[in-house]
Amino acid sequence: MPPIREMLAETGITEQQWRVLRVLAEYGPQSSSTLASRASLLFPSLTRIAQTMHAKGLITLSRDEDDRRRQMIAITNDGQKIIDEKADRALEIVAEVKQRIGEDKYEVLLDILAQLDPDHAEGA
Amino acid sequence: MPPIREMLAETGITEQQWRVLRVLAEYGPQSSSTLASRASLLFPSLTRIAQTMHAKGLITLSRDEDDRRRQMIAITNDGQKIIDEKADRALEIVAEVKQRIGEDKYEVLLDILAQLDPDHAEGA
DNA sequence: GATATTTAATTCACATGTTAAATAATTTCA
DNA sequence: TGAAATTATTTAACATGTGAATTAAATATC
Repeated sequence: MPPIREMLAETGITEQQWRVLRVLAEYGPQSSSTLASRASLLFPSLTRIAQTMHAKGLITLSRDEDDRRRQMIAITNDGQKIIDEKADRALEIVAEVKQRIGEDKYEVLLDILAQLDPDHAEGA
Repeated sequence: MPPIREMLAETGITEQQWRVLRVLAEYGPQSSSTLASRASLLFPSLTRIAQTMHAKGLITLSRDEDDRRRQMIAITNDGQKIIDEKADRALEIVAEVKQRIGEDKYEVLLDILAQLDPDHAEGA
């Protein structure tokens, strides 16, 4: 999404990394698989993205004590800072797109998307 | 699109390469830039894809005599064969998706897509 | 309790997306 | 005409998509 990319340009993160931060900020620490699903990313993609984001200091990685296969991921202060700084603007952009499409068509669009791929459906 | 990828699996080509073949079959030989636009591909992507497809013997490459900067691209018999073998099935898949979404919603969807990105709008 | 199976992640290999920089041929114009 | 600007394409560098193979930990089962 061009306007989102534009918004993120100065932060140096991608749209996918932005989604990862949003999910972590919303749901708290979670396993790789849960995070991948919530951020609409394939597992192998998330693995790579997590490595990049860890190197950037945006997330922390640790192993679940009860099940050491599980990779637990959490947001750092630096990661949260990006969310805090850009959340408002992101909402604006979504509102703009929604308005440009029109309320009615937007509803239909969400409906179609949910129908084509139920797993990606938003809670809204 | 999963069902299209499934259809193409045995041919060894990707969805993007399928789009390139379809455009070449429909419009005939054309320049890289025209082809990229019609196939909804970024120019650098098309350059790489064309190299791959040329190596596979699916397209031919030549320079425009009037303007040697222009890369002209045409489909080969092997490329056309893939189109001939899969065109019917592709139409079926599109029809299935259309039916699954529903005529009305499908119309709205095309409308939204055209509105969000006029350049990608289909002639239909 | 040791082996087989399953599960969670990771790694690989190849393909495309994306932006910026570099080339090369053509056109403009002083 | 010859340097400057423009245009068409290519190349480069990095990121994600995708499907298959691999690894490591946990669970099942005999």
